[in-house]
Amino acid sequence: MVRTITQKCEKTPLKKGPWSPDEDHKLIAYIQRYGIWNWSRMPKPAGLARSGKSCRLRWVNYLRPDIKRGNFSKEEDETIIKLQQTMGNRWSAIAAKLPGRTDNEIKNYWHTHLKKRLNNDPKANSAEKTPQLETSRENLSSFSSGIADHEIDHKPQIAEQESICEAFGELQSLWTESQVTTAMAEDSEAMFTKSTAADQVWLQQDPIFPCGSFSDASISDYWLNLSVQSDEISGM
DNA sequence: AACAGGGTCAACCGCAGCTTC
DNA sequence: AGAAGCTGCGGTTGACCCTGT
Repeated sequence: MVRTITQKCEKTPLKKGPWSPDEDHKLIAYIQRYGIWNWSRMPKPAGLARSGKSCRLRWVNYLRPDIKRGNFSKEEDETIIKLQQTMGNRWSAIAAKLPGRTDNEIKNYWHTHLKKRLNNDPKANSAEKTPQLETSRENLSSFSSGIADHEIDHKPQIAEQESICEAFGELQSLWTESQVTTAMAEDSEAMFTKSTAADQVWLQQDPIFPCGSFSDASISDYWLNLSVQSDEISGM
């Protein structure tokens, strides 16, 4: 009747702060192999001293293969403005309308870019109060076009992507020869065998992000693009 | 060259809602 | 029915970077 309390019983202090490439490795590797079955229970078998919440956030906001990184387009700007006016700060709902963008990313982008642009432009403000969105759209377009791409620093993102790319490249050998992987697999299997009846139901279901979907063409493209990008960087 | 201030964004926190037992 | 666990959401924080002086 009483559920097994996993995290509360853990004596190991959970790590916080920025994720290392090694941690990214482990999370990607684990999800690739087992899919997403239970965030709060996967950190341990994945070899991570992180909370399930932290793992979920890292995956959803950064490691997920379908995330579109880079600058927001004018169209995306306009969509965010429009949706924010109609839906308010429901970032997840807004993110659902922008494939490849995360709620966190949109929220940050709103607070750091769009909000200021609107506040600095009375025309945009007046448009915000009326259904006539065209004025603000035009203003936004002019704002957007006024920002040269080269003015935005891509280095951190590229460096991070390069790191993740390296991480993922190494996964190939990881699966075949790594003892870490074996240990992870054993841990997971041990965990599965110890799991409760409820867990068994969980395991019979498709994972939220099934392992097999990594072989999808779009996902392959993602990693291929990262690889190409990495090659370009190293060739510079 | 060194410092201060501002901007950006990844990550954390607290809460609400849902599910399970 | 209610306690406990899990997930997802929005607000906030803090570290890092850039720019101006």
